[in-house]
Amino acid sequence: MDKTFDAHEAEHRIYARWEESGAFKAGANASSDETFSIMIPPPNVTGALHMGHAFNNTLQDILTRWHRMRGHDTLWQPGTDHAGIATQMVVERYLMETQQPGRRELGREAFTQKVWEQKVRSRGNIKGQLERLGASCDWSREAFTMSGAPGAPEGEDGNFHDAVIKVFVKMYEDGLIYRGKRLVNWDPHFETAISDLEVENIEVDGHMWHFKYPLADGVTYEYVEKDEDGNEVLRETRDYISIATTRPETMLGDGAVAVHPSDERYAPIVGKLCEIPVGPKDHRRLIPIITDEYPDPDFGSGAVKITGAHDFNDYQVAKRGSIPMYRLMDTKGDMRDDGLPYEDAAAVAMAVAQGDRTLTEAEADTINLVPEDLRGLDRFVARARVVEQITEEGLAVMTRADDPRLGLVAAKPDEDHAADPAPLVEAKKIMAPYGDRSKVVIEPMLTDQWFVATDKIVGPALEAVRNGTTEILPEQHKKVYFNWLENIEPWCISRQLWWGHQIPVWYGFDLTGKGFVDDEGDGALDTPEIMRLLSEQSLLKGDERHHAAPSFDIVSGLFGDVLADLPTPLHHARVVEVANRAEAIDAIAASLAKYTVDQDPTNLVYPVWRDPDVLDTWFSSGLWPIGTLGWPEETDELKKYFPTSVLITGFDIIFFWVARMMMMQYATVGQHPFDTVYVHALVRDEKGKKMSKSLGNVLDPLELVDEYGADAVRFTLTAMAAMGRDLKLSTQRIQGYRNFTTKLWNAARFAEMNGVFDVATRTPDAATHSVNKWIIGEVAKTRMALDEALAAFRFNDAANTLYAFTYTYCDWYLEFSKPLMQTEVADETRQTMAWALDQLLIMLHPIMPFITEELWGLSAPSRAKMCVHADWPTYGPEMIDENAVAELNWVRDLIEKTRSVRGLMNVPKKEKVTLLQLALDPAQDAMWAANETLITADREAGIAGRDSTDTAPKGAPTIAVEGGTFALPLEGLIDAGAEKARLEKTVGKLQKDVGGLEGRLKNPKFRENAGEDVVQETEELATSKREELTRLETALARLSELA
RNA sequence: GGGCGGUUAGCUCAGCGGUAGAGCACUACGUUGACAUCGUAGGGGUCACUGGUUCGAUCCCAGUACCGCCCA
Repeated sequence: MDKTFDAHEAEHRIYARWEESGAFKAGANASSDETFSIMIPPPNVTGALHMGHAFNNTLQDILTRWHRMRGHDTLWQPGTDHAGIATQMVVERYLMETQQPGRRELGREAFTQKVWEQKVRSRGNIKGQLERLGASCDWSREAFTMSGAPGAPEGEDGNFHDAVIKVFVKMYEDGLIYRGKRLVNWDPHFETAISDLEVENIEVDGHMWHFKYPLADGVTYEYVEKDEDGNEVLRETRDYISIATTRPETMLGDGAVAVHPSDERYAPIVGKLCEIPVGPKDHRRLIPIITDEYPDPDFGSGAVKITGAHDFNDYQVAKRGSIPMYRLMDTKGDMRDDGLPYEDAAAVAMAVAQGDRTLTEAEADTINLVPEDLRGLDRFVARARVVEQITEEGLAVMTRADDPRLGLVAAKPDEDHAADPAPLVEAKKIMAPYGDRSKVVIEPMLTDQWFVATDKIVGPALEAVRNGTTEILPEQHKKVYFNWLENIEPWCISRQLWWGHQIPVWYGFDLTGKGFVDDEGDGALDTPEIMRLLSEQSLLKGDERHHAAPSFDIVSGLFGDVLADLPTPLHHARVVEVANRAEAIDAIAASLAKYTVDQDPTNLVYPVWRDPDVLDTWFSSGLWPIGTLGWPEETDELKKYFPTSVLITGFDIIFFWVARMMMMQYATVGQHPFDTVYVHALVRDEKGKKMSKSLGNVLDPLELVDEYGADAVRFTLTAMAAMGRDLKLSTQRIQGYRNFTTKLWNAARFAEMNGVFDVATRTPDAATHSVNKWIIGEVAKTRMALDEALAAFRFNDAANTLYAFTYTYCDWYLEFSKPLMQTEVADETRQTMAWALDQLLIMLHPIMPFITEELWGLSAPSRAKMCVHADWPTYGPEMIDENAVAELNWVRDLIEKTRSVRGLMNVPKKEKVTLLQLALDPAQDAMWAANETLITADREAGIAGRDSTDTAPKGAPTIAVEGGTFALPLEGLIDAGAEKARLEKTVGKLQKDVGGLEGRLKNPKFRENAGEDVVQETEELATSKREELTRLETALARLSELA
């Protein structure tokens, strides 16, 4: 064997052997009915593994390997996520970088093909990276959240798509999915709706502008402000109401000004109209002043402008007060440039404000209230223009130039122009919503979207965690889970993207609707009626019908509900699929026109078009547990491995993913998806900062694996995986555990040098010597502690248990074995060592699979199974020989104390000493006798033997052990003062200990209240400490005589 | 503003009712001896603060201070 383990060389070779032998396949090495299944949280297919993945997958691998070695029927299901928005972004960037035609130029189908190509190219990345880590996934079952989708290339078959579509249709039919026009978070960069979870609220430097909204018709009122005690502090006659806003450009879409009902300042003008101070002077819009509970009288002026189409709070107010919502922007976040001229649009809005007419939501949406000079502008440019225009007109609220609220631009009080008037533009921190992918400001936007009625499916997901069906660890995350689910909002699941599962819904015109009159009442259309149908705009503009189905073939039948009631010949119409609404209009027009000529009803068509949107990625990944197991088919794997055992994931996706999987699995198959959710902490850099590309503090797990080996990286992460707290990763720590692998390697090398690799029987049965009996017991203790730790997901305890045992094995067992190799117990020692090493390798394997597999192969001529399938031990207390334990503990204590004295007294190492035995009880005397070989072989203690004596030489250092006292005959070599100091220190500590213990024992209440075992333990401890104290005090007294 | 968590050795962190621990760092000694990617020994702590519960509190409870994170 070499002196060190060459991880770089070995890892690939070993992984290949595991793979070739099918070691990771579902059910491999199974010898019991017990199953264990774990679903990988699917990484983004175009992504790269970061430290969080390394951590997460290490923990999953540990559990998987552990269960597999225990003979359970084990599945670790791997796969990747299509990650809609993220992947579309990656591919678009790639097309740009490689100077290929862009997304829009390519068109949907060609672009989607490009994404598939990218998927196929990058799929190997994730797999390769997980392999480097040693992840023992069943790669033969690798899944993808979009497998089997239309357009998927060869080799990308599978039925995940079927599962997703089936669930959508079922949930739609059950009323759990609905379509509606709602205010949603709109990402102007990607031009899609996103869910509220994909919005990051970031505090930025912003401004609060204060503007005057003049009252209509020259109305004035007494504006009175009072202090807390009700004393008047301000009274003036005003012809306006003051409004504060951080988003002046949205003023164009205001539908009202709201004040709190209790706000006395504005009571005189509630119900009156005021003017929006922007837009062409001739066509200023008037809006009503209303009351609502929403405005906070103590914030700003207390009056709030209501822009229902561009603010979530305003939306609620507008809904409550039936205030029209006017959308101002297009999908790119630019000011609208469509529809009627401003003058006409404003006239309609005026009529609404004055109560002369009402608008449906859809009608309001068609009205573009952006003045011509602002149409098509970027929203932030428009903001600046609006501010400029209002200020020029003198409708900005003014203050002094040195008003500190102006922030950095405020004049200093001693400057000349400090008293000059200035528009009141407060500089202040505001929370702005940003897209988590696009990093642009999100715009609340009124659009038609699909939603999951989460309130209807959240119940079982909450109940499962409440009643323990699914356990969340660490416990604190339960509260987070409850808190979110108890206040859950509808989930917007439609995305205006191309990469994803296209929503299985088709639309058609609602021909049964208003506007059609059958003149003759004969149930048949004559030519004039058909012509009227064609020209009847309201028919084609009006409501649409839609149906959800897994395919067009099925959906076409569903449109029978529209057609059946139609007069002849329309009910003969054939349902055909067209690309979109515009094509549908053309198709139906052409079809009817043709009919008027040939009167052939068989040529009539009823065109339907499919929803172009795709589903939120999390909708499909929410089905990961059942989808990967072949649902909706009743597969064997589904029966065997579902519900899954454990989900290991980061806290950042509890809402995105965990909560939704809970809801979706219950909504779909009525079962909990996993028994336990283990939420691991965040991996930070060594300074505690979150690793991020922009900070440049990202540790690449693969680089670490290259440098230190996968086992060291894995062991580090495991040792730091204490529940509930973030871990700060430093390379120093990894290096420490790399050194640990070297230690293990050399322990095996020692065994090799001593012929241990060649023993025929590797069992604990041959042990007769106490050293061998002792290590067997230590192995058993380790196995018990390890299993307990792993069963409780206490990964750090598992790692530390193994670490400590490995050092015990090396420092004590291997050292003690050295002299024994020359004695008559050499054979049993080799056998025991071989067994113990095997056990150590087996127990370390889940955490450090590579080096243990390598040593497993090297350390025996031929093995029945690889380490990956080695039999996990089950032995326990029966392997512990208490006498051997007591004996070895005594020997170790003697050796340690001797080493300590020598070290402290700076006794030269070559100086072997014969211990002077002042007193020793028979039990301990026997222990010495039985282990004299070991005691005298310890190089650090340097004990030559023992001589009984009545009195120690003056100034000789004293060693007190259980049952006796020894002295080191070193009076000439050591400094009596130093020895005195050493003894005093130890005595002081013992006195403190004994004092505490005796105080406790003397307290009658302690004896009354404490458990019997505690009392007994305390008594024993007090006795042994007292004895040691007495011995050392005696020694100290003797030393004092000397002085 | 609401919620969650943290404060233990120089650093990073375990422990969580009854001897305060690990790794790294530090100091001294040691290299033909399985391992210098090493060994041996050592120094280093009013377990944030203030109260309470208890025979007993680093641990449980309440409050204070500071630090993080999540949600508005």
